Amino acid sequence: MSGRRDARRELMSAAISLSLAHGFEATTVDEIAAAAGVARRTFFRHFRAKEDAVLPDHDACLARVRAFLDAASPLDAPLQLIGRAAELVLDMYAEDPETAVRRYEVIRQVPALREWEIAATSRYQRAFVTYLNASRPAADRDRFRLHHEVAASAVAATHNHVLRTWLRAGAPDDVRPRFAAAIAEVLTALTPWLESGSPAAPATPPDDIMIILAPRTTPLWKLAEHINAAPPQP
Amino acid sequence: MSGRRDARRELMSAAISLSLAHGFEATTVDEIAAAAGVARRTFFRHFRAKEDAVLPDHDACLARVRAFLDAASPLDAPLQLIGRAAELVLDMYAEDPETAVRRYEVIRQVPALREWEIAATSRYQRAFVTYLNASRPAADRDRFRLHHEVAASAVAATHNHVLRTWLRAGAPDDVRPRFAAAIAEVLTALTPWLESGSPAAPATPPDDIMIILAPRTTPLWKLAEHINAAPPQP
DNA sequence: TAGACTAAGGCACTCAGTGCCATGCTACTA
DNA sequence: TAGTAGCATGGCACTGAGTGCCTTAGTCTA
Repeated sequence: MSGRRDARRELMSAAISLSLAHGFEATTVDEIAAAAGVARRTFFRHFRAKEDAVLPDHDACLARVRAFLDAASPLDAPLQLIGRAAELVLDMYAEDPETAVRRYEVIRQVPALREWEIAATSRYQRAFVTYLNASRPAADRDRFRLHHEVAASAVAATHNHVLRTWLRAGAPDDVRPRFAAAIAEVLTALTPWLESGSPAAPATPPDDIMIILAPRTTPLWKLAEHINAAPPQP
Repeated sequence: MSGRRDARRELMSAAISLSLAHGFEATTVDEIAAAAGVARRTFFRHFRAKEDAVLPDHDACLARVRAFLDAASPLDAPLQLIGRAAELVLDMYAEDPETAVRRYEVIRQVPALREWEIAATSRYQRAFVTYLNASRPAADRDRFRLHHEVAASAVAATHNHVLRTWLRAGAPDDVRPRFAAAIAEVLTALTPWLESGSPAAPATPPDDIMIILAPRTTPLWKLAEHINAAPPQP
Protein backbone atom coordinates (compact mmCIF):
# COMPACT_ATOMS: atom_id res chain seq x y z
CA MET A 1 0.00 0.00 0.00
CA SER A 2 2.96 2.26 0.46
CA GLY A 3 4.08 2.36 -3.15
CA ARG A 4 0.78 3.02 -4.82
CA ARG A 5 -1.45 4.68 -2.25
CA ASP A 6 -0.51 8.15 -3.40
CA ALA A 7 -1.42 7.67 -7.02
CA ARG A 8 -3.56 10.77 -6.76
CA ARG A 9 -0.73 13.00 -5.60
CA GLU A 10 1.61 11.55 -8.17
CA LEU A 11 -0.90 12.27 -10.90
CA MET A 12 -1.46 15.83 -9.74
CA SER A 13 2.23 16.52 -9.58
CA ALA A 14 2.83 14.97 -12.98
CA ALA A 15 -0.06 16.90 -14.50
CA ILE A 16 1.25 20.22 -13.23
CA SER A 17 4.83 19.57 -14.20
CA LEU A 18 4.00 18.36 -17.68
CA SER A 19 1.60 21.23 -18.23
CA LEU A 20 4.24 23.73 -17.18
CA ALA A 21 6.77 22.10 -19.48
CA HIS A 22 4.73 21.54 -22.63
CA GLY A 23 1.42 23.30 -22.05
CA PHE A 24 -1.80 21.91 -20.69
CA GLU A 25 -3.52 21.22 -24.00
CA ALA A 26 -0.48 19.52 -25.47
CA THR A 27 -0.25 17.18 -22.52
CA THR A 28 -2.34 14.04 -22.92
CA VAL A 29 -3.81 11.99 -20.14
CA ASP A 30 -1.72 9.06 -21.35
CA GLU A 31 1.43 11.06 -20.74
CA ILE A 32 0.32 12.14 -17.28
CA ALA A 33 -0.59 8.58 -16.33
CA ALA A 34 2.68 7.25 -17.69
CA ALA A 35 4.66 9.88 -15.79
CA ALA A 36 2.85 8.91 -12.60
CA GLY A 37 3.45 5.23 -13.28
CA VAL A 38 -0.20 4.24 -13.47
CA ALA A 39 -2.59 3.23 -16.20
CA ARG A 40 -4.68 5.71 -18.11
CA ARG A 41 -7.84 4.18 -16.66
CA THR A 42 -6.59 4.86 -13.17
CA PHE A 43 -6.31 8.55 -13.93
CA PHE A 44 -10.02 8.74 -14.51
CA ARG A 45 -10.69 6.92 -11.29
CA HIS A 46 -9.07 9.81 -9.42
CA PHE A 47 -10.20 12.74 -11.55
CA ARG A 48 -13.40 13.41 -13.39
CA ALA A 49 -11.56 15.30 -16.08
CA LYS A 50 -8.08 16.29 -17.12
CA GLU A 51 -8.63 19.74 -15.68
CA ASP A 52 -9.26 18.37 -12.22
CA ALA A 53 -5.73 17.06 -12.01
CA VAL A 54 -4.27 20.54 -12.32
CA LEU A 55 -6.75 22.44 -10.19
CA PRO A 56 -7.01 22.25 -6.41
CA ASP A 57 -9.61 19.96 -4.92
CA HIS A 58 -12.62 22.25 -4.93
CA ASP A 59 -15.04 19.40 -4.32
CA ALA A 60 -13.50 18.65 -0.96
CA CYS A 61 -13.16 22.31 -0.10
CA LEU A 62 -16.73 23.05 -1.01
CA ALA A 63 -17.81 20.24 1.28
CA ARG A 64 -15.82 21.85 4.11
CA VAL A 65 -17.39 25.22 3.40
CA ARG A 66 -20.88 23.76 3.44
CA ALA A 67 -20.19 21.89 6.65
CA PHE A 68 -18.84 25.05 8.24
CA LEU A 69 -21.90 27.06 7.28
CA ASP A 70 -24.27 24.30 8.34
CA ALA A 71 -22.63 24.14 11.74
CA ALA A 72 -22.50 27.89 12.23
CA SER A 73 -24.20 29.45 15.22
CA PRO A 74 -27.17 31.68 14.45
CA LEU A 75 -25.62 34.13 16.88
CA ASP A 76 -22.86 35.05 14.46
CA ALA A 77 -23.44 37.72 11.88
CA PRO A 78 -24.11 35.99 8.55
CA LEU A 79 -21.84 38.30 6.61
CA GLN A 80 -18.95 37.64 8.95
CA LEU A 81 -19.54 33.94 8.58
CA ILE A 82 -19.44 34.17 4.83
CA GLY A 83 -16.13 35.92 5.18
CA ARG A 84 -14.83 33.13 7.40
CA ALA A 85 -16.08 30.57 4.93
CA ALA A 86 -14.16 32.27 2.16
CA GLU A 87 -11.13 32.11 4.40
CA LEU A 88 -11.48 28.33 4.39
CA VAL A 89 -11.06 28.38 0.64
CA LEU A 90 -8.05 30.61 0.96
CA ASP A 91 -6.55 28.21 3.46
CA MET A 92 -6.56 25.47 0.88
CA TYR A 93 -4.17 27.52 -1.22
CA ALA A 94 -2.18 28.78 1.73
CA GLU A 95 -1.47 25.26 2.95
CA ASP A 96 0.84 24.63 0.03
CA PRO A 97 1.89 27.95 -1.46
CA GLU A 98 4.47 26.45 -3.80
CA THR A 99 1.99 24.19 -5.50
CA ALA A 100 -0.51 27.01 -5.56
CA VAL A 101 1.91 29.23 -7.45
CA ARG A 102 2.78 26.48 -9.91
CA ARG A 103 -0.89 25.84 -10.51
CA TYR A 104 -1.55 29.52 -10.98
CA GLU A 105 1.16 29.65 -13.60
CA VAL A 106 -0.53 26.90 -15.60
CA ILE A 107 -4.02 28.27 -15.15
CA ARG A 108 -3.02 31.75 -16.20
CA GLN A 109 -1.98 30.51 -19.62
CA VAL A 110 -4.95 28.29 -20.40
CA PRO A 111 -8.41 29.80 -20.92
CA ALA A 112 -10.10 26.44 -20.44
CA LEU A 113 -8.55 26.14 -16.99
CA ARG A 114 -9.44 29.68 -16.07
CA GLU A 115 -13.05 28.99 -16.90
CA TRP A 116 -12.97 25.73 -15.02
CA GLU A 117 -11.78 27.54 -11.93
CA ILE A 118 -14.34 30.31 -12.33
CA ALA A 119 -17.04 27.68 -12.40
CA ALA A 120 -15.63 26.17 -9.23
CA THR A 121 -15.56 29.56 -7.55
CA SER A 122 -19.15 30.16 -8.48
CA ARG A 123 -20.16 27.08 -6.52
CA TYR A 124 -18.84 28.68 -3.35
CA GLN A 125 -20.81 31.76 -4.18
CA ARG A 126 -23.97 29.70 -4.51
CA ALA A 127 -23.30 28.17 -1.11
CA PHE A 128 -22.94 31.66 0.35
CA VAL A 129 -26.22 32.79 -1.13
CA THR A 130 -27.98 29.69 0.11
CA TYR A 131 -26.69 30.34 3.58
CA LEU A 132 -27.63 34.00 3.58
CA ASN A 133 -31.13 33.21 2.39
CA ALA A 134 -31.54 30.56 5.03
CA SER A 135 -30.31 32.92 7.73
CA ARG A 136 -33.22 35.24 7.04
CA PRO A 137 -36.75 34.65 8.32
CA ALA A 138 -38.89 33.24 5.53
CA ALA A 139 -41.08 36.33 5.49
CA ASP A 140 -38.12 38.59 4.72
CA ARG A 141 -36.42 36.27 2.29
CA ASP A 142 -37.76 37.59 -0.96
CA ARG A 143 -37.02 41.19 -0.08
CA PHE A 144 -33.39 40.32 0.48
CA ARG A 145 -32.60 37.96 -2.38
CA LEU A 146 -30.83 40.63 -4.41
CA HIS A 147 -28.91 41.82 -1.36
CA HIS A 148 -27.69 38.32 -0.75
CA GLU A 149 -26.61 37.78 -4.31
CA VAL A 150 -24.63 40.98 -4.26
CA ALA A 151 -23.10 40.28 -0.86
CA ALA A 152 -22.03 36.78 -1.83
CA SER A 153 -20.54 37.98 -5.06
CA ALA A 154 -18.69 40.75 -3.25
CA VAL A 155 -17.14 38.30 -0.82
CA ALA A 156 -16.18 35.98 -3.66
CA ALA A 157 -14.71 38.86 -5.65
CA THR A 158 -12.69 39.97 -2.64
CA HIS A 159 -11.40 36.47 -2.09
CA ASN A 160 -10.45 36.06 -5.72
CA HIS A 161 -8.75 39.41 -5.91
CA VAL A 162 -6.66 38.88 -2.80
CA LEU A 163 -5.78 35.36 -3.85
CA ARG A 164 -4.74 36.29 -7.36
CA THR A 165 -2.72 39.28 -6.24
CA TRP A 166 -0.92 37.11 -3.74
CA LEU A 167 -0.25 34.31 -6.23
CA ARG A 168 0.90 36.73 -8.88
CA ALA A 169 3.44 38.07 -6.43
CA GLY A 170 4.74 34.55 -5.87
CA ALA A 171 3.02 33.95 -2.53
CA PRO A 172 5.71 35.80 -0.57
CA ASP A 173 3.94 35.94 2.79
CA ASP A 174 0.85 34.93 4.70
CA VAL A 175 -2.34 35.64 2.76
CA ARG A 176 -4.56 35.64 5.77
CA PRO A 177 -3.81 39.18 6.95
CA ARG A 178 -4.21 40.49 3.41
CA PHE A 179 -7.59 38.88 3.17
CA ALA A 180 -8.65 39.93 6.63
CA ALA A 181 -7.99 43.57 5.82
CA ALA A 182 -9.75 43.45 2.48
CA ILE A 183 -12.79 41.56 3.67
CA ALA A 184 -13.15 43.79 6.70
CA GLU A 185 -13.30 46.82 4.48
CA VAL A 186 -15.77 45.30 2.07
CA LEU A 187 -18.03 43.97 4.77
CA THR A 188 -18.01 47.26 6.61
CA ALA A 189 -19.08 49.02 3.46
CA LEU A 190 -21.73 46.45 2.67
CA THR A 191 -23.29 45.81 6.05
CA PRO A 192 -25.46 48.92 6.35
CA TRP A 193 -27.03 48.36 2.98
CA LEU A 194 -27.48 44.66 3.52
CA GLU A 195 -29.23 45.20 6.81
CA SER A 196 -31.58 47.94 5.79
CA GLY A 197 -32.58 50.08 2.90
CA SER A 198 -31.32 53.08 1.08
CA PRO A 199 -28.77 55.83 1.65
CA ALA A 200 -29.06 59.57 1.50
CA ALA A 201 -30.28 61.78 -1.29
CA PRO A 202 -27.87 64.53 -2.31
CA ALA A 203 -28.63 68.12 -1.41
CA THR A 204 -29.46 70.72 -4.02
CA PRO A 205 -27.30 73.69 -5.07
CA PRO A 206 -28.01 77.21 -6.34
CA ASP A 207 -28.97 79.39 -9.21
CA ASP A 208 -27.60 80.58 -12.44
CA ILE A 209 -23.93 80.65 -11.75
CA MET A 210 -22.08 77.58 -10.74
CA ILE A 211 -18.86 77.43 -8.79
CA ILE A 212 -17.04 74.17 -8.55
CA LEU A 213 -14.26 73.76 -6.03
CA ALA A 214 -12.53 70.49 -6.44
CA PRO A 215 -9.16 68.82 -6.23
CA ARG A 216 -7.18 68.81 -9.43
CA THR A 217 -7.51 65.04 -9.63
CA THR A 218 -11.30 64.99 -9.54
CA PRO A 219 -12.42 62.86 -12.46
CA LEU A 220 -14.49 64.57 -15.10
CA TRP A 221 -17.49 62.36 -14.71
CA LYS A 222 -17.76 63.35 -11.09
CA LEU A 223 -17.91 67.01 -11.96
CA ALA A 224 -20.49 66.15 -14.57
CA GLU A 225 -22.52 64.37 -11.97
CA HIS A 226 -22.57 67.40 -9.70
CA ILE A 227 -23.50 69.66 -12.54
CA ASN A 228 -26.28 67.40 -13.72
CA ALA A 229 -27.60 67.04 -10.21
CA ALA A 230 -28.23 70.78 -10.04
CA PRO A 231 -31.87 71.73 -10.58
CA PRO A 232 -32.83 73.10 -14.00
CA GLN A 233 -32.97 76.86 -14.38
CA PRO A 234 -36.43 78.50 -14.83
CA MET B 1 -27.90 31.49 -50.84
CA SER B 2 -31.45 31.64 -49.52
CA GLY B 3 -31.75 28.00 -48.58
CA ARG B 4 -28.56 27.60 -46.64
CA ARG B 5 -27.65 31.05 -45.40
CA ASP B 6 -29.33 30.50 -42.08
CA ALA B 7 -27.54 27.29 -41.24
CA ARG B 8 -26.51 28.86 -37.97
CA ARG B 9 -30.04 29.61 -36.87
CA GLU B 10 -31.23 26.20 -37.97
CA LEU B 11 -28.49 24.59 -35.93
CA MET B 12 -29.27 26.64 -32.83
CA SER B 13 -32.93 25.85 -33.05
CA ALA B 14 -32.28 22.15 -33.60
CA ALA B 15 -29.81 22.04 -30.73
CA ILE B 16 -32.29 23.58 -28.30
CA SER B 17 -35.21 21.48 -29.42
CA LEU B 18 -33.30 18.21 -29.33
CA SER B 19 -31.78 19.07 -25.96
CA LEU B 20 -35.20 19.83 -24.54
CA ALA B 21 -36.56 16.57 -25.93
CA HIS B 22 -33.77 14.13 -25.05
CA GLY B 23 -31.36 16.04 -22.86
CA PHE B 24 -28.25 17.95 -23.84
CA GLU B 25 -25.71 15.23 -23.10
CA ALA B 26 -27.72 12.58 -24.90
CA THR B 27 -27.90 14.72 -28.02
CA THR B 28 -24.96 14.26 -30.36
CA VAL B 29 -23.61 16.81 -32.77
CA ASP B 30 -24.44 14.40 -35.59
CA GLU B 31 -28.09 14.49 -34.61
CA ILE B 32 -28.14 18.27 -34.40
CA ALA B 33 -26.48 18.62 -37.78
CA ALA B 34 -28.83 16.09 -39.34
CA ALA B 35 -31.86 17.87 -37.90
CA ALA B 36 -30.62 21.13 -39.35
CA GLY B 37 -29.95 19.52 -42.70
CA VAL B 38 -26.24 20.17 -42.76
CA ALA B 39 -23.11 18.12 -42.37
CA ARG B 40 -21.46 17.55 -39.04
CA ARG B 41 -18.40 19.44 -40.22
CA THR B 42 -20.55 22.49 -40.88
CA PHE B 43 -21.71 22.52 -37.28
CA PHE B 44 -18.17 23.14 -36.09
CA ARG B 45 -17.74 25.92 -38.61
CA HIS B 46 -20.50 27.82 -36.84
CA PHE B 47 -19.84 26.84 -33.23
CA ARG B 48 -16.64 26.24 -31.37
CA ALA B 49 -18.30 23.63 -29.21
CA LYS B 50 -21.56 21.84 -28.74
CA GLU B 51 -22.40 24.13 -25.85
CA ASP B 52 -22.19 27.22 -28.02
CA ALA B 53 -25.14 26.06 -30.09
CA VAL B 54 -27.44 26.13 -27.08
CA LEU B 55 -26.18 29.27 -25.39
CA PRO B 56 -26.75 32.81 -26.64
CA ASP B 57 -23.99 34.44 -28.65
CA HIS B 58 -21.88 35.82 -25.85
CA ASP B 59 -18.93 36.47 -28.14
CA ALA B 60 -20.91 38.96 -30.18
CA CYS B 61 -22.49 40.49 -27.09
CA LEU B 62 -19.16 40.87 -25.36
CA ALA B 63 -17.86 42.66 -28.40
CA ARG B 64 -20.81 45.06 -28.20
CA VAL B 65 -20.18 45.64 -24.51
CA ARG B 66 -16.51 46.37 -25.11
CA ALA B 67 -17.32 48.71 -27.96
CA PHE B 68 -19.85 50.52 -25.79
CA LEU B 69 -17.36 50.99 -22.99
CA ASP B 70 -14.59 52.03 -25.34
CA ALA B 71 -16.84 54.65 -26.88
CA ALA B 72 -18.16 55.94 -23.55
CA SER B 73 -17.70 59.55 -22.69
CA PRO B 74 -15.48 60.30 -19.70
CA LEU B 75 -18.25 62.59 -18.56
CA ASP B 76 -20.46 59.71 -17.56
CA ALA B 77 -20.08 58.12 -14.16
CA PRO B 78 -18.23 54.83 -14.62
CA LEU B 79 -20.57 52.90 -12.36
CA GLN B 80 -23.58 54.09 -14.32
CA LEU B 81 -21.88 53.05 -17.52
CA ILE B 82 -21.20 49.59 -16.20
CA GLY B 83 -24.86 49.36 -15.41
CA ARG B 84 -25.75 50.42 -18.93
CA ALA B 85 -23.28 47.89 -20.29
CA ALA B 86 -24.97 45.14 -18.30
CA GLU B 87 -28.23 46.29 -19.81
CA LEU B 88 -26.80 45.52 -23.23
CA VAL B 89 -26.37 41.93 -22.16
CA LEU B 90 -29.87 41.84 -20.83
CA ASP B 91 -31.14 43.19 -24.14
CA MET B 92 -29.76 40.16 -25.91
CA TYR B 93 -32.09 37.97 -23.90
CA ALA B 94 -34.98 40.41 -24.05
CA GLU B 95 -34.89 40.54 -27.84
CA ASP B 96 -36.18 37.00 -28.06
CA PRO B 97 -37.81 36.05 -24.77
CA GLU B 98 -39.23 32.77 -26.04
CA THR B 99 -35.90 31.42 -27.10
CA ALA B 100 -34.38 32.74 -23.89
CA VAL B 101 -36.84 30.78 -21.81
CA ARG B 102 -36.29 27.62 -23.83
CA ARG B 103 -32.55 28.01 -23.42
CA TYR B 104 -32.91 28.60 -19.73
CA GLU B 105 -34.88 25.39 -19.41
CA VAL B 106 -32.06 23.42 -21.00
CA ILE B 107 -29.31 25.17 -19.08
CA ARG B 108 -31.02 24.68 -15.76
CA GLN B 109 -30.87 20.93 -16.14
CA VAL B 110 -27.28 20.59 -17.32
CA PRO B 111 -24.40 21.47 -15.00
CA ALA B 112 -21.96 21.66 -17.89
CA LEU B 113 -24.08 24.33 -19.54
CA ARG B 114 -24.48 26.26 -16.32
CA GLU B 115 -20.74 26.39 -15.92
CA TRP B 116 -20.29 27.36 -19.52
CA GLU B 117 -22.62 30.29 -19.02
CA ILE B 118 -20.96 31.29 -15.76
CA ALA B 119 -17.67 31.43 -17.60
CA ALA B 120 -19.25 33.62 -20.24
CA THR B 121 -20.70 35.93 -17.62
CA SER B 122 -17.31 36.26 -16.01
CA ARG B 123 -15.92 37.68 -19.21
CA TYR B 124 -18.32 40.60 -18.99
CA GLN B 125 -17.21 41.10 -15.43
CA ARG B 126 -13.58 41.25 -16.56
CA ALA B 127 -14.52 43.87 -19.13
CA PHE B 128 -16.20 45.91 -16.42
CA VAL B 129 -13.15 45.76 -14.19
CA THR B 130 -10.88 46.72 -17.06
CA TYR B 131 -13.04 49.72 -17.79
CA LEU B 132 -13.25 50.82 -14.16
CA ASN B 133 -9.50 50.58 -13.78
CA ALA B 134 -8.94 52.55 -16.95
CA SER B 135 -11.37 55.25 -15.83
CA ARG B 136 -9.18 55.99 -12.86
CA PRO B 137 -6.01 58.13 -13.00
CA ALA B 138 -3.00 55.83 -13.02
CA ALA B 139 -1.84 57.11 -9.67
CA ASP B 140 -5.08 56.05 -7.99
CA ARG B 141 -5.44 52.77 -9.78
CA ASP B 142 -3.87 50.43 -7.29
CA ARG B 143 -5.84 51.87 -4.40
CA PHE B 144 -9.06 51.09 -6.19
CA ARG B 145 -8.46 47.65 -7.65
CA LEU B 146 -10.43 45.87 -4.95
CA HIS B 147 -13.24 48.41 -5.19
CA HIS B 148 -13.49 47.81 -8.89
CA GLU B 149 -13.54 44.05 -8.54
CA VAL B 150 -16.33 44.27 -6.02
CA ALA B 151 -18.30 46.80 -8.01
CA ALA B 152 -18.07 44.80 -11.22
CA SER B 153 -19.09 41.62 -9.46
CA ALA B 154 -22.01 43.40 -7.83
CA VAL B 155 -23.28 44.63 -11.17
CA ALA B 156 -22.87 41.18 -12.68
CA ALA B 157 -24.63 39.58 -9.74
CA THR B 158 -27.49 42.03 -10.05
CA HIS B 159 -27.80 41.35 -13.76
CA ASN B 160 -27.76 37.60 -13.25
CA HIS B 161 -30.28 37.70 -10.46
CA VAL B 162 -32.75 39.84 -12.35
CA LEU B 163 -32.30 37.80 -15.51
CA ARG B 164 -32.76 34.45 -13.80
CA THR B 165 -35.76 35.58 -11.82
CA TRP B 166 -37.35 36.86 -14.99
CA LEU B 167 -36.59 33.72 -16.97
CA ARG B 168 -37.77 31.46 -14.20
CA ALA B 169 -41.09 33.29 -14.26
CA GLY B 170 -41.37 32.62 -17.98
CA ALA B 171 -40.36 36.10 -19.16
CA PRO B 172 -43.84 37.54 -18.60
CA ASP B 173 -42.99 41.22 -19.08
CA ASP B 174 -40.24 43.68 -19.93
CA VAL B 175 -37.05 42.99 -17.99
CA ARG B 176 -35.64 46.44 -18.39
CA PRO B 177 -37.66 48.12 -15.62
CA ARG B 178 -36.89 45.26 -13.27
CA PHE B 179 -33.22 45.66 -13.93
CA ALA B 180 -33.31 49.44 -13.76
CA ALA B 181 -34.81 49.33 -10.28
CA ALA B 182 -32.40 46.71 -9.01
CA ILE B 183 -29.28 48.28 -10.45
CA ALA B 184 -30.25 51.72 -9.19
CA GLU B 185 -30.52 50.40 -5.68
CA VAL B 186 -27.25 48.52 -5.82
CA LEU B 187 -25.33 51.38 -7.38
CA THR B 188 -26.69 53.86 -4.88
CA ALA B 189 -25.55 51.63 -2.07
CA LEU B 190 -22.16 51.08 -3.62
CA THR B 191 -21.23 54.53 -4.83
CA PRO B 192 -20.16 56.16 -1.57
CA TRP B 193 -17.80 53.33 -0.76
CA LEU B 194 -16.45 53.08 -4.26
CA GLU B 195 -15.48 56.74 -4.17
CA SER B 196 -14.10 56.61 -0.67
CA GLY B 197 -10.72 55.37 -1.78
CA SER B 198 -8.71 52.54 -0.35
CA PRO B 199 -7.92 51.15 3.05
CA ALA B 200 -5.79 53.49 5.12
CA ALA B 201 -7.40 56.45 3.43
CA PRO B 202 -4.63 58.73 2.22
CA ALA B 203 -6.66 61.75 3.30
CA THR B 204 -4.22 63.93 1.41
CA PRO B 205 -5.02 64.81 -2.17
CA PRO B 206 -5.37 68.59 -1.64
CA ASP B 207 -2.69 71.06 -2.55
CA ASP B 208 -3.72 71.27 -6.13
CA ILE B 209 -7.13 72.90 -6.24
CA MET B 210 -9.06 73.92 -9.29
CA ILE B 211 -11.73 76.60 -9.34
CA ILE B 212 -14.11 76.86 -12.23
CA LEU B 213 -16.36 79.87 -12.61
CA ALA B 214 -18.84 79.48 -15.42
CA PRO B 215 -22.42 80.22 -16.45
CA ARG B 216 -24.95 77.61 -15.58
CA THR B 217 -25.52 76.86 -19.22
CA THR B 218 -21.90 76.07 -20.04
CA PRO B 219 -21.86 72.76 -21.86
CA LEU B 220 -20.07 69.96 -20.13
CA TRP B 221 -17.65 69.35 -22.93
CA LYS B 222 -16.40 72.92 -22.62
CA LEU B 223 -15.69 72.49 -18.95
CA ALA B 224 -13.92 69.27 -19.82
CA GLU B 225 -11.77 71.11 -22.31
CA HIS B 226 -10.70 73.67 -19.73
CA ILE B 227 -9.93 71.05 -17.15
CA ASN B 228 -7.87 68.97 -19.50
CA ALA B 229 -6.05 72.04 -20.74
CA ALA B 230 -4.89 72.92 -17.24
CA PRO B 231 -1.17 72.30 -16.74
CA PRO B 232 -0.21 69.08 -14.95
CA GLN B 233 0.76 69.31 -11.34
CA PRO B 234 4.49 68.98 -10.45
C1' DT C 1 -7.17 -21.01 3.76
C1' DA C 2 -11.43 -19.09 2.05
C1' DG C 3 -13.98 -15.27 1.03
C1' DA C 4 -14.88 -10.33 0.66
C1' DC C 5 -13.51 -5.86 -0.42
C1' DT C 6 -10.94 -2.47 -2.91
C1' DA C 7 -7.58 -0.40 -6.14
C1' DA C 8 -5.92 -0.95 -10.35
C1' DG C 9 -5.10 -2.71 -15.27
C1' DG C 10 -6.67 -3.68 -19.87
C1' DC C 11 -9.70 -3.17 -23.67
C1' DA C 12 -13.11 -1.56 -26.59
C1' DC C 13 -16.26 1.91 -27.65
C1' DT C 14 -18.58 6.64 -28.22
C1' DC C 15 -18.20 11.13 -29.32
C1' DA C 16 -16.22 15.98 -29.44
C1' DG C 17 -13.22 18.57 -32.00
C1' DT C 18 -9.55 19.38 -35.90
C1' DG C 19 -6.96 19.21 -40.33
C1' DC C 20 -7.09 18.49 -45.07
C1' DC C 21 -8.84 18.27 -49.49
C1' DA C 22 -12.65 18.24 -52.79
C1' DT C 23 -16.86 20.36 -54.53
C1' DG C 24 -20.27 23.57 -55.76
C1' DC C 25 -22.10 28.18 -55.86
C1' DT C 26 -21.58 33.27 -56.53
C1' DA C 27 -19.54 37.32 -58.25
C1' DC C 28 -16.43 39.81 -60.58
C1' DT C 29 -13.60 40.29 -64.83
C1' DA C 30 -11.43 39.79 -69.42
C1' DT D 1 -18.84 33.07 -72.70
C1' DA D 2 -15.15 31.47 -70.35
C1' DG D 3 -12.09 32.15 -66.62
C1' DT D 4 -11.09 32.71 -61.95
C1' DA D 5 -11.08 34.11 -57.29
C1' DG D 6 -13.55 33.59 -53.00
C1' DC D 7 -16.43 31.36 -49.82
C1' DA D 8 -19.57 28.08 -47.59
C1' DT D 9 -20.12 23.40 -47.40
C1' DG D 10 -19.31 18.25 -47.61
C1' DG D 11 -16.62 14.20 -46.76
C1' DC D 12 -13.07 11.76 -44.50
C1' DA D 13 -9.67 10.44 -41.43
C1' DC D 14 -7.45 11.17 -37.13
C1' DT D 15 -6.52 12.48 -32.16
C1' DG D 16 -7.83 12.42 -27.60
C1' DA D 17 -11.22 12.71 -23.62
C1' DG D 18 -14.21 10.09 -21.08
C1' DT D 19 -17.01 5.58 -19.98
C1' DG D 20 -18.45 0.67 -19.38
C1' DC D 21 -17.16 -3.83 -18.52
C1' DC D 22 -14.44 -7.43 -17.18
C1' DT D 23 -10.18 -9.16 -15.12
C1' DT D 24 -6.31 -9.16 -11.86
C1' DA D 25 -3.83 -8.43 -7.68
C1' DG D 26 -3.21 -6.98 -3.04
C1' DT D 27 -5.30 -6.53 1.65
C1' DC D 28 -8.26 -7.36 5.44
C1' DT D 29 -11.06 -10.42 8.10
C1' DA D 30 -13.17 -14.75 9.81
